[in-house]
Amino acid sequence: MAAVDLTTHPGHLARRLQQAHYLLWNTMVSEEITSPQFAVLNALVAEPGLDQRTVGERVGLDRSTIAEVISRLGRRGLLDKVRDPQDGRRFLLRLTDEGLRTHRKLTVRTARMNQVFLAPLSAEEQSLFFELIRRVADAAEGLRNPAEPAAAPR
Amino acid sequence: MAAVDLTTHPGHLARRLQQAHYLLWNTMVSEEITSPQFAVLNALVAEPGLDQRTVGERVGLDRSTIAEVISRLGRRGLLDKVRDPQDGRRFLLRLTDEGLRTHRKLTVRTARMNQVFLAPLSAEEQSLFFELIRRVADAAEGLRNPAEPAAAPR
DNA sequence: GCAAATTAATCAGGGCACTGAGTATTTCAG
DNA sequence: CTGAAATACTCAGTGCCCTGATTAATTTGC
Repeated sequence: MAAVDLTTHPGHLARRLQQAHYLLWNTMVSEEITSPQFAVLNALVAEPGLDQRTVGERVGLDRSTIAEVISRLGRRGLLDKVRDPQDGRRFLLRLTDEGLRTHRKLTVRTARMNQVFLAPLSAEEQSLFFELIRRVADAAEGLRNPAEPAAAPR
Repeated sequence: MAAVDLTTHPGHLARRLQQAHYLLWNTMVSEEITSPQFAVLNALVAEPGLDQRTVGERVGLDRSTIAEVISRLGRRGLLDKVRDPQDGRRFLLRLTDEGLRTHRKLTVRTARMNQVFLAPLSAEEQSLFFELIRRVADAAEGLRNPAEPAAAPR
């Protein structure tokens, strides 16, 4: 009787959206490489030689998760990991040729998948979809890193 | 050079949205009970005595995941699991008093959290947010269960 | 009535996501 | 220059999420 309607719960919707995406990715893009793994490859195409922590920041993965993802990509021979000679704490990451090839191949398939995924929305609705989700996610992330920009202390 | 902009990738946005939600849930609702666990409690408030598979269907969890979630809720003493006397394959699920209390408590907190989470959007934007996500998720789910309704065979 | 198909649940295995604790290296303060 | 703080990474532990294989019970077809 006191039960709630989950279809008005953003968390529940977000989970369902992600599940739906996961399934489509699996059938249309790759069964080997996951979406987060592709995000890492993509970050290293944009900025080769990044360290692990920074890659994680770029794609939104925490220190533990990025370590696992990178170790899997390393095992598959898609990237190399070398100690930074300037700073012995860091590992510098760089895609192998195989990693670059994989990224190229998946980029094409991902574009196709995104079209199918977003097909139920018109072009304007798609921009709105992106914007609304981004605003909510950004705001929620902001709640964690309490103030740092703006508002100079007097 | 061939790198892609992830902010226009629905999968990436969906993941970030869910992470943001996870974090807020943890701080504003509960560190013990997760959002999927709450969804299960809620389903059993609405329909006491459901079997495991059906609960999973209601909240969007597959057979393996729902088994884990239910076993955790059982360990915490929030629900009971009894063999269906009518059908020996099934387990019938029912909340304990403790489970009902927990559901009541979390319902209030969840409502508060949803307000904070959606605060960056106006009321109209919130409805749009729900509708767009729901349409995309529903369509993607539809791609898995190929046709069954409508289109009567001749 | 009984073998075959179906269904509910479990188990093994891989991957994502977070926290808290621990190690090694670098930077900073005095 | 040296002890303390910060930083990059690793490890252990918990939970969600999926697939494929297995087990037990029920339903269906002949």
